Amino acid sequence: MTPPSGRRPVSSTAAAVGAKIRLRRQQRGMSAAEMARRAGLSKATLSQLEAGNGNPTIDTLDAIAIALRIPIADLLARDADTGPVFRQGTDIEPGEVSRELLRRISSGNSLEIWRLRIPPETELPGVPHATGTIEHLLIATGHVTAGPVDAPQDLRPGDMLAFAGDAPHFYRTGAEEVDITVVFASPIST
Amino acid sequence: MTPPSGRRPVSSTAAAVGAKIRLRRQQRGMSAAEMARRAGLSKATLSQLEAGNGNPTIDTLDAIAIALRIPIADLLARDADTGPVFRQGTDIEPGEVSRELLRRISSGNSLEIWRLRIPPETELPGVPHATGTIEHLLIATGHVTAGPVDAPQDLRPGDMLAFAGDAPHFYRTGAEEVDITVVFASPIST
DNA sequence: ACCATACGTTCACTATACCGAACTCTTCAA
DNA sequence: TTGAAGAGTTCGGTATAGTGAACGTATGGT
Repeated sequence: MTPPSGRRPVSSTAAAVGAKIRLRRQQRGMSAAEMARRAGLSKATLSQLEAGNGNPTIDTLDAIAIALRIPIADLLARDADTGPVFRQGTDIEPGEVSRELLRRISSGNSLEIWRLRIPPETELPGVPHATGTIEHLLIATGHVTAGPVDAPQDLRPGDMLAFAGDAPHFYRTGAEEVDITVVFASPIST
Repeated sequence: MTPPSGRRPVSSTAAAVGAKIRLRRQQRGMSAAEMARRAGLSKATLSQLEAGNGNPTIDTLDAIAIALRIPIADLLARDADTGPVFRQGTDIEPGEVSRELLRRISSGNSLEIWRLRIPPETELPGVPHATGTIEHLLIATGHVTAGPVDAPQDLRPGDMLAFAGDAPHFYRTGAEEVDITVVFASPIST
């Protein structure tokens, strides 16, 4: 019994990367042969990779990324869904803290958008986040003192504050309810 | 004459990836030995990679990414800056459209946060963005009709709309001035 | 028709990424 | 002091990623 002819098993990410390489190459109107020349790879290697068989090294990916003139991470990032999404603002019980996850994108660096509504005269500890997370506060209505415990800021409508979300932080409201949009940008997906 | 002992040359991206792996692992408080176990790799391989010597395959990177519970593309993307930033809301001329860039993170995937203030009864064409960019509208005050030209939405304070920022889109205000936060998330840097 | 040139794929071989097993160096309990 | 258990690194051996040369097919010029 002869062993199978082609290559060896296929990892799922290999297939995705292969498809993406072929897509990008064809978008640029480049032939596989020409791209192999530009990238300094053999046609054989490229053919195998595009077919989804194989398991490229980062050196190989780097060469391909340069030939395609795209960042190497793009070859591995999954495409974000681009369909329109609409989230209607909800009514809340007055006196209650309201946290609403408006949107989460987990391709590449993960991104979360929250809407936070806090009643008057309330102090709220910030939920600690993964290391490297950056938290952005965008004040819609109300006055609030917020930020890292060692460097808080007084914020008014229209202000923006960005700080490390993994350090201890808090929000404290004044005489009015506040409406804040919080954007978490994280290099780590949790 | 004995050939050199260690591994072979080092590509610059290999060094960057190695450093990032070590950083993330230490952030998680994991030993190299334990991580090797979790990822199903040998300690030897991991040691070489973290030292910046070597040239991992995507299967290897995938195993590492899973063990670290991060997307594989993050191992190749560059880090964002994490310093605290405060941006005070500015006053504007009434009757003028105001565009303010509050924040930009230009790592592998770019993130931009804008504050947009549009006077009453104004129609504003959307600036077209790079392919794959997702645009998020967060309405702070006022009513606005906005979105892709073929599928606009009526938005009120607290609403959120996300759509493909590379397609034609627009904003149209009603009787009052509107204050919008716009978040651009682009998985692809161009 | 014919040859030449280009494309993308499949083959046998070579270079090398990964492995297991040793090693050194700490740490800690007995 | 000694032994055990953990850390991280360095060593051959082996599986396999990448190569060059063949292949079959399509197109264009003479």
